[in-house]
Amino acid sequence: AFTYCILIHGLCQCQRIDEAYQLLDEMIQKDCHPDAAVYNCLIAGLCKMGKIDAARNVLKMMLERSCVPDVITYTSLIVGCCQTNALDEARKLMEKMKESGLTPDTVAYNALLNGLCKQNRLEEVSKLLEEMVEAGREPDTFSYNTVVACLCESGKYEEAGKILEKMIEKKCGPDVVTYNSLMDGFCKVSKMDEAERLLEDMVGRRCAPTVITYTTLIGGFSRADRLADAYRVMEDMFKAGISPDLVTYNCLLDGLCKAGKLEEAHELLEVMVEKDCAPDVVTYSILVNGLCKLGKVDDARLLLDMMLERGCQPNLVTFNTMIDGFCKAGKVDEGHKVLELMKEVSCTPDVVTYSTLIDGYCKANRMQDAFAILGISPDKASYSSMLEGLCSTGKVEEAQEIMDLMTKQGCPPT
RNA sequence: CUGUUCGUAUGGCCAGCC
Repeated sequence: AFTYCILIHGLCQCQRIDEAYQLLDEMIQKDCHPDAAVYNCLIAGLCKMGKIDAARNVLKMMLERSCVPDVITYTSLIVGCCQTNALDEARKLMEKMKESGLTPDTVAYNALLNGLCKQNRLEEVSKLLEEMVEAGREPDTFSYNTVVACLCESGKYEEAGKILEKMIEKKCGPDVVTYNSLMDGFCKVSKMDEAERLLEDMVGRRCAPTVITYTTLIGGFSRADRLADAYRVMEDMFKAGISPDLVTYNCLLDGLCKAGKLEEAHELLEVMVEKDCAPDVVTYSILVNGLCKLGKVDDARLLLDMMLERGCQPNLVTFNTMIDGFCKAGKVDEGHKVLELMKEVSCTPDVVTYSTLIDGYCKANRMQDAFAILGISPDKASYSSMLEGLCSTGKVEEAQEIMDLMTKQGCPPT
């Protein structure tokens, strides 16, 4: 049974869920009763992939076989709910856990805390922190790190600083994750000097930087179009004995593409391959975007085909990028064809997809076609692209009709 | 043997900066 658990866990880590299911079946057939840990592995794997319904099914299966869910089971499910923004569900699970006589531990609370943070529900965050204290589950370094990351994300640096003080006071870090979050906060607002100063602080405090630390900085410099600095940090990283990973390369690649340095981008790609860092869907999307923005839409389209050939499935972002590329190049029909293609490969379009196309049609003065898209997806993003399109071409009456329509469709203008 | 925190790609609008 141990062996199975290890195997299932391994399979779930590399998203090979089907094989994990097969193993579970095998266990049951061999009369080798799977325990909670085995089910938990599968549930956690599914939850991480956002397949919460499948995870719930495993829970059912578990109950049918009279295997009792534990705190870990619930925590994994909470994570799953949070990932799909189903916070009410997550809260319900927390209650259910308590009802069934289990006491949530700090990890369970942290999972919910993270969900609240991701949605920026700051009042609820502080409430939950209080609840933790009341329940005798003092927030730990994970809890504080979660909150710090959240505060940095929403630009509340003073508050993040306060948490930092509290952490020091409670001897709960700060650790490398705390620093990385703070650093990312500075990078996102282009305060690169402050971000770099944090790196010095870390080293001074004997808090060893990780690949994430360096990648955060490299990403910041790339975004700020400071490629020389990005390369400099990369050098420092090598000197510190840390190897770049796929994300690091993708950050740099994006910087190169956005700066129009396609030659260098291709060179970097070769380096990646040499270093056994196989390009992933993000790498390709970066390249597609780069090609599109430099007016090489047809090359981008070829790259998309190449992905399919190489078995690297383009995702929502790749397709959206491609559609925008065609629209901006004045080839809206080609863009629409990509929409059809994504449906063929069962990639579900989102609000970005539709608003991109609506914008494309409007800018091409093809209002009927734009309306047709709006008909498929009458959401806020689509409406605002449509309104923008109508207003910028002086069709104010039509715009007002749209506003009425929005109210009727239960999507009132804001 | 299993669960929690940090880094990468896409549209429009608005704000800010030059």
